[in-house]
Amino acid sequence: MATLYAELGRRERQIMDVLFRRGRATASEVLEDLADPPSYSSVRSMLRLLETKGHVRHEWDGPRHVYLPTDSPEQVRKAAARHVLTTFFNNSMESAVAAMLGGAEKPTTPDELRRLAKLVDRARRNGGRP
Amino acid sequence: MATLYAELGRRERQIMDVLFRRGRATASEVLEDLADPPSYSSVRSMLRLLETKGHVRHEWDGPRHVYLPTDSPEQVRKAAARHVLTTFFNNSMESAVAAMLGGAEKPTTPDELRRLAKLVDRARRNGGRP
DNA sequence: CACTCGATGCTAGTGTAGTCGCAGAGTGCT
DNA sequence: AGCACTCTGCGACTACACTAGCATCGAGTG
Repeated sequence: MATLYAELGRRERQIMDVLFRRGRATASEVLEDLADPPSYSSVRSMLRLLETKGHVRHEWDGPRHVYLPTDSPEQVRKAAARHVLTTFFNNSMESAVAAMLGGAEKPTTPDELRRLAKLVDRARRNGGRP
Repeated sequence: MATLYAELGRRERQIMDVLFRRGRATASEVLEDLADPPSYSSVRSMLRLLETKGHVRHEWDGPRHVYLPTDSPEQVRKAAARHVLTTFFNNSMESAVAAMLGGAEKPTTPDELRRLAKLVDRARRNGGRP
């Protein structure tokens, strides 16, 4: 349940977040996205630890490692959405969307709103499924 | 940035989640909501630690402590929404809402969808704000 | 009162997330 | 070749999240 990653420590989670936001990243890329940056070595150690735990795998990009999350993006997204929905918004999508609309730094674009309306509309005609 | 609570450890975060979901809770209530339950003592220690860090305060309910988050629910909600939006959905509300619709165990109710549509509609007439 | 029950306040211990540094391998340069 | 640079592999230390146990207090009950 919850976010997957519920069992992860602070740094581990931060790193997984970066990895998910970027899709794939080298150690130094992860490092530069970290808010409270540790040393390069530390990041690499964490990455390796996450790999032994099975949350991450790596490919080769020339001479260097490039890391990617192992779990399917779709599953992680659903889990994340569900987690935030239940813990912070009492399972009310309305509240969640309201917070998203109000929490962004820039107002949501008309285009995005149009797509959003379309999506909701389709769900209404589809028994509550997208 | 991020979720607030970005600096928290695993257990600390789990406890904050419980606290937010319930609004207020005693130590034993927190304990029974924990997925991977530690000892009662541990929970109390964590609660006290979180209190010294300023994330939690307590009131008295007869003989026992009842803990509540200190930060305003609204702020935490916005931060959470924003964090999940940027890290998992590339800032696309459409993707996020789709994941919510598809990730819930039960289909979203017609009523909820109606309110949602109304909210989006209002935002469209309001320059992208709720 | 004596006893239990359930709560709190501590202090102390452990595990492991988190940290770092050094050695070695590869590549490209002059 | 030799040097500089950047990467990985690994061993080892540290800090603190996390755990547990014990002393204490207050309320209720026989």
